[in-house]
Amino acid sequence: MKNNADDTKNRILDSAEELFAEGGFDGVSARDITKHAKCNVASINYYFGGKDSLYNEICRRRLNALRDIRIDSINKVMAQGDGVTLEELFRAFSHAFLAPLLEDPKGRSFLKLMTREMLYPHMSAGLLVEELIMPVFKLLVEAICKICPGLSTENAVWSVHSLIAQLIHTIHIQTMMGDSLKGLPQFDVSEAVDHIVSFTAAGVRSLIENNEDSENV
Amino acid sequence: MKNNADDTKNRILDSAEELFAEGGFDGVSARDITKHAKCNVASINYYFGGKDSLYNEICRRRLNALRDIRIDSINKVMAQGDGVTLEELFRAFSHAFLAPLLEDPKGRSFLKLMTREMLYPHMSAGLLVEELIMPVFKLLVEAICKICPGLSTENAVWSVHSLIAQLIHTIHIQTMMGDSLKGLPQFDVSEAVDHIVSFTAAGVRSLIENNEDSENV
DNA sequence: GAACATTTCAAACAATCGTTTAATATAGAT
DNA sequence: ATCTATATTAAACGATTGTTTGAAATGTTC
Repeated sequence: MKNNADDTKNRILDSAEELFAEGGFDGVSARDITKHAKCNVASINYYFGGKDSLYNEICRRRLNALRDIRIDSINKVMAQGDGVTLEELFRAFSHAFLAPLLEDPKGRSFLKLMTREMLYPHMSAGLLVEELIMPVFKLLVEAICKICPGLSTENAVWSVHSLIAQLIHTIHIQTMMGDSLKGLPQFDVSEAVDHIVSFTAAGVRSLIENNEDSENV
Repeated sequence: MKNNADDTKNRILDSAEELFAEGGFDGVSARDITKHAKCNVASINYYFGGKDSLYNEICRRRLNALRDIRIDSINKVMAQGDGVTLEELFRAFSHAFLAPLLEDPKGRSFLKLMTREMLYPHMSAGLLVEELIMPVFKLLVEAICKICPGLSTENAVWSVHSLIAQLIHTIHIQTMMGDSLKGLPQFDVSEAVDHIVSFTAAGVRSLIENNEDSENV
C-alpha cells in the first residue's frame, strides 16, 4: 500500500464528516467532498464503493462513540452506590449528551445530522435506533427506577422521554442560534443544563408522590 | 381565466404540500409534483414562478394557520379569568400544538417538515422564527408569568423551552413510529399529553418554590 | 531496472435536476 | 366565426448528480 493511501482515505472521511454534518446527505455532492479533500472524484468509489457506503461508515463510527459516552456516564454515576440522586444522574448524562455540542464544531454538526436522521433517515435502516437510542434509553430507565423505587417503570419511561426531549431541544436551539434565531432570549448551554436537571428531577418526584405517599429520594 | 385554471393550481398546491412534507424540499422534484398533480412540468413555473416560490407559498400559508391555532388556544384559556391553572394552560396549548399531528396525515407531515426546517431551512430566512416561533413563545411566557406571579421571567422562559421541547419530541417519536422505531415502548399521544402537562406543571412549581416560599398556584 | 500492484487522474457515462421555449389548445368576448 | 387572453403541452436547455472507464502515475518487490 502506498504511503499516501491512508492519508487520502482519511482526508475523505474527515471532509465527508464535516460536510455531511453541515449540509446533510443530499446537500453535499461527491464532488464537494473530493474537492474539499483535494483528491479525485473517483476516489470515493475506489475506497468506499459509493457515496452511501461512505455515509454509513461515518455514521456508524460516530454513533458508537456517542453511545459509549452516554452509557459510560450513566454507569459511572450509578457505580457510586445507593446514595445517588436524580440530580447527579441527570447532570452527568446531560453533560455526556451535550458534550460533543460544546467541544468541537464537528461534534455539534454531527448531533445536528443525527437529529435530521430521526426524521429523514439516510443511514441503513434502524442503525440509529438500535445502535444509539435503544441501549441508552433502556439503561437510563433502569437507572431512574433504581434511584426511585417508588416510581413505576411506565413513569420512568415518560421521564426519560421528557429528559431526552429537552436535551435534543437544546441542540436545536444551539444550532439555530448561529443561523436564523436571533430574537429569542439568550440561551447558554450550561444554564440550560442547570435548568433541565432541576426541572426534570422535580417532574420525576411529582410522579412518585402521585403514585404513593413515599419518601423523597 | 379558464375553469380548470384554479383547479390545476390547487392540485399543484395540494400535491406539493403532501410530497414536500413527506420527502422534504430536496427529496421531491418538480416532476414528482406535477406527475402527482397530473399536469405538465412547466405548470409550476407558470403559476408560481419556480419551485422555491411554490415551497414558500405553501409554508407561509400553513405557518400562519399553525400560529393562529396555538395563539388562540392560549388566549382562550387566559380569558377565563384569574383562576386558571398551569394544567389548564398546558393542556390546551399541548392539544393545539399537536392537533395537526392527530387529525390529518398532512398535518403530521407538515409538522415533520417544520422540524426539519429548524435545522436545514429552505424557506425564506427567518420566516419560521418570526411568523410562528417568536409570537407563540412570547405569549406563552406572558401567560405563565400571569398564572405564577412568583415566577421570574427568566424561569418562565426556561419552562416554555421545556414544554416546547417535549411537544416537538412527541412529534419526533410519533413520526419515527411509522418508520424505524419499533423497539420503543408504546407511545400514545393522549397519554403523552397527560404526562407532559403534569410533569411540566410540577417542574414550573419547583422553580417558584426555589425562588421564594410562595403559595402553590 | 523489470515486473507487479496500488493509487490517482481526466474524461465520459447515463440519469436527473429546475427552467425555458415555442407551439398548440381552450376559454370567453365581440 | 374571429379575435384575444389564458392555459397546457412536448421538447429541449444547460447544469449537476453518482458512477464507471481506461490510461497514467506512483509505490513496492524481486
